[in-house]
Amino acid sequence: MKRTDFKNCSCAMQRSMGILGTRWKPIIIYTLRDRKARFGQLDALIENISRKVLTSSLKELEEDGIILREEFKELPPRVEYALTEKGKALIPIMCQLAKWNEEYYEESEPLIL
Amino acid sequence: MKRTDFKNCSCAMQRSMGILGTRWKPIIIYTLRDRKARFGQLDALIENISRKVLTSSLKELEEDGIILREEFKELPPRVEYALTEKGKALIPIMCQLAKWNEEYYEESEPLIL
DNA sequence: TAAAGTAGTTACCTTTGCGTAACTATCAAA
DNA sequence: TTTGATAGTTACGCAAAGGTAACTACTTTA
Repeated sequence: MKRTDFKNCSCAMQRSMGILGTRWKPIIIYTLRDRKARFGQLDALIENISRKVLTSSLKELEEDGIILREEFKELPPRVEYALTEKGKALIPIMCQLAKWNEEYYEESEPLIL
Repeated sequence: MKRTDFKNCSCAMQRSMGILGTRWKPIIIYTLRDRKARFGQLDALIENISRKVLTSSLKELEEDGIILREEFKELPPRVEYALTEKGKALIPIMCQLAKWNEEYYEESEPLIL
């Protein structure tokens, strides 16, 4: 089952996963929760992401109406990425997902101090 | 970057994605939001999932403390899957993800009637 | 004796996601 | 003329995710 098939499912959860169901996309959205950011900033803000994954994820998120790409005709060129209304509606959900992990982190992976 | 590396990141969102960042896992959790279910029931309830993906996803979700596998020594054998406390804490988040798609579905994919 | 139901496993294969590194284009400044 | 900055793209390849189909083991029922 391809990504596009997920997006046409009868189940709303499956459709959501067609848009968000990868490792990096929710992290990108979470990073844009309180700021616009340029390509290079996202690359720096998100630990360990590669430019290639960033490129393709941003492109797909734009196709799915989650983020907006704004290109400024300046030199050197500047491009800013920001969440759309549809994307902004995900902010509280993404924040809860991060908070969820903080609450249950110690339980599953005991830290040695 | 492997799944296990995500789970040890310093960013809580990245850790969450180490556990949940696939197409099918959130759908499985969502399906268990209001009921326990047996293997065969999950297979029937979740459209288009394969038994193989179901097997491996259930195994990893159990390792990560999200679901509980309860085996009854009956004949024919019965196994029930249910959310743990850690898994139950995800229910409202998963429901919001489904609701989010319902709200924005028409905007992105106009239906022909 | 054969079929049916439960809960998977196994082998094999394809697709997607992701990583690394080198490369492009543009212009300004040194 | 070379360097630097921005914002990517491209080629190559590996590993993980996912799909298909056949098979196992057990017992009850027909």
